[in-house]
Amino acid sequence: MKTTIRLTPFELEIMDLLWRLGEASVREVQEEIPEESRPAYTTVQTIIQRLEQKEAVRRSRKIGNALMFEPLITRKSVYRRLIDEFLDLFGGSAQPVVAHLLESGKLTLEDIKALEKRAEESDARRRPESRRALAKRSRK
Amino acid sequence: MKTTIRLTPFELEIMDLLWRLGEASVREVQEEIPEESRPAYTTVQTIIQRLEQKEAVRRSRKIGNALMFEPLITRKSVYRRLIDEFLDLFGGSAQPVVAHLLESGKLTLEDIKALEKRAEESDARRRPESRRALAKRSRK
DNA sequence: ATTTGTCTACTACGGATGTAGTTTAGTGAA
DNA sequence: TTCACTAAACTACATCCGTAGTAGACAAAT
Repeated sequence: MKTTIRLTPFELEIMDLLWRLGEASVREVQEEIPEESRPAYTTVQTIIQRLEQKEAVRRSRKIGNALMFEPLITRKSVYRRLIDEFLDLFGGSAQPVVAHLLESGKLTLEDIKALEKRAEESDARRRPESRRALAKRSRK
Repeated sequence: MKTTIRLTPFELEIMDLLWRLGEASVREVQEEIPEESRPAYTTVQTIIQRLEQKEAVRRSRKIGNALMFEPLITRKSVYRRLIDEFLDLFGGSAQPVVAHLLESGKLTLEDIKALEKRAEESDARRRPESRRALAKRSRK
């Protein structure tokens, strides 16, 4: 995949807005950013231009004299990249990171249990044969 | 805390070495880096100088004409900072990140269970009264 | 003491990133 | 059709980061 697009924090923020809006003009994106941290119009414009170069977004159409932009990449693919790079900082293993999250209370045992359940379910969904195999075994 | 030291990836790698060695000269740090990715001596020197400025390390003593350096900050405090900043990219919540880790297989159910157990234990250790309270209640 | 090698201190530099000004062009109103 | 707006396109620039060269200090060996 050309999923290997690297985004900076600010680029990520813009992408986040585009993912939510589906499609938007520079002006719309800019005004979506909370006033306290809202950068100049041209700053947003620059970032979107860079996203275009990286092929993370493309011009979808023109309304009046304003261009509309839409995402070309998925949130998921970007998150994957981000997480991979982050884990590399910790030697590539997720364990210490999660341990830290638990220690600091950023993640509770309840969170984990909920996720665990979800993981088990999607695991089963991904491999339905297992269920059949299981049923067979328990039937006998 | 002055825990608010921000480290770049390379700075973090150097700190990692220093945390492991306890104390080391520029040369020692440099030679600890795997050859494939080993930068020039002066590059490591520059990074260590920057770490000095940030007060992440200090000169501990001098051996021959070489300075020895030792960490001034803990691994934990740095990890905390890193994780916080990373989570900010995802809107500050750890949940989606962990969900992603599970989905991608970077974290297994076994990992989670082990962590869960550890979390429960340290939780109990941190609040021993709970055990007493529990005992009292069940006694009655 | 002079030489030789290593270390420190200082300087440099290109690419990335956040930030925004300036110039040019297109659009709708008068 | 011309004017006033607004957006696009281009340019600029400071800071950070990885990278390393060079000059000068100092120590060990001869």
